[in-house]
Amino acid sequence: MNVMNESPRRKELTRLAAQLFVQEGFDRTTVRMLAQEMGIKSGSLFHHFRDKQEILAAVIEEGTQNALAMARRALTECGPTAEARLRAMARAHLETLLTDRNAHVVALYEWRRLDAEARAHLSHLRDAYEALWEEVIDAALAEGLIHGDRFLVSRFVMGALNWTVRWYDPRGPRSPDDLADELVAMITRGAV
Amino acid sequence: MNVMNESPRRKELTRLAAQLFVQEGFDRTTVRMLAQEMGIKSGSLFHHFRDKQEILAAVIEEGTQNALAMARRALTECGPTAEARLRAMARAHLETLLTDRNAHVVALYEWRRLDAEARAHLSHLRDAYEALWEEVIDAALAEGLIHGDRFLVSRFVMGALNWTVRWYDPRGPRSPDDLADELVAMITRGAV
DNA sequence: GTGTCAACCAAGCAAGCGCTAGTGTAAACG
DNA sequence: CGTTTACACTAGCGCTTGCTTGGTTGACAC
Repeated sequence: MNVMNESPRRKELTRLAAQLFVQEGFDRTTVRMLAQEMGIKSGSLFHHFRDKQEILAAVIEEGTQNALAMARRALTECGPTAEARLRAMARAHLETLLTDRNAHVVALYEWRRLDAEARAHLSHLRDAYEALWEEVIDAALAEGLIHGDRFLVSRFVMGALNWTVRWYDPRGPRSPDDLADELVAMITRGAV
Repeated sequence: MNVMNESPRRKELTRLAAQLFVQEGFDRTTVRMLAQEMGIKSGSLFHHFRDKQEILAAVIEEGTQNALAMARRALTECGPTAEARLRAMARAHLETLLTDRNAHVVALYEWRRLDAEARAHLSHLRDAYEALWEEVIDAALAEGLIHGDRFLVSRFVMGALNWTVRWYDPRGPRSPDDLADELVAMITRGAV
């Protein structure tokens, strides 16, 4: 039982699990379904993961790590103005939501299924990510780009962005960057 | 088995079920847990509901009906300007989210557990509710109060509002009306 | 050629699941 | 009065669940 490693096999299994968790939900996804999707028998699954919950934690961790990395990279590559940084964060957020869609949907819907230990660990990751947002929003407030309550603005923005997983269709006419730009326009000027 | 009635007993049971569904999630809530919470034995539960799924449908229907009624009332009681109507809708939305919190959390998280029949029925209700929003947002666009894409604006607003169930604490300093006003301010002017 | 080790399998256990069948009872109805 | 109706009970069927156990396989090391 090689529990805590990060073997490529385990990563691939995690990716498959994320897909099933989205399709069926965590509780309705049985270890037998997971095993079948992975091309192994249900017992073999417990060679890679201690229990079913650990699979869930692995899925969420993977998605959150990627989101954090992508946001950090976006902030180093964008311009220095508050608007550029705001736009970069929104674009990065939607890009993650799209490329790691399964993992993020699982994180949004199945967070409460985590046990206390996993939840504590992953909360730190999420807090680090949200801290990036608050920093960028603080700067935008200071520059007078946006107005209002720091706490409320960041919550509203996160809500608007995360809600996209419910309706956004990547095959439609709008690109993720379009969405990000329109959202930034909406809160900075009420203009397009 | 008095399946389709709206007895007060059934309403009370639905309310209790909503609470358990929020605490545990639909799949993890067993009929035995539901029965115990209701002070009856598990078998007796099926006198009031055809099956477990029907309880879920009842919970969501209750919440959606209330939201629809509340929004309609708010629209008749508010002023005629686009801004007044926008604010009224936002306030009504948050008020529902608060008073029927359990039912709405269930609707947001457990929608996919509905069978096809119930989903079709409830989709109509939800569409009726969202039509109210689009109508109000269309008017605000026409009046030049807000700008941008009609579809995107309504999705962003719904996202920001619905996300509140994840973080809003009614015991805190902010009233639901404060939130609604701040959101309207954010999208109409970027101002407080 | 013997030892090690990750990866996997076959078989199954104990617990719990949604739901049904059949019955009892007290109030409401004709 | 007898009948119906609403609501609850007991008992348990048939099945699925997450997970364990004990053992096999094949690649690589020394």
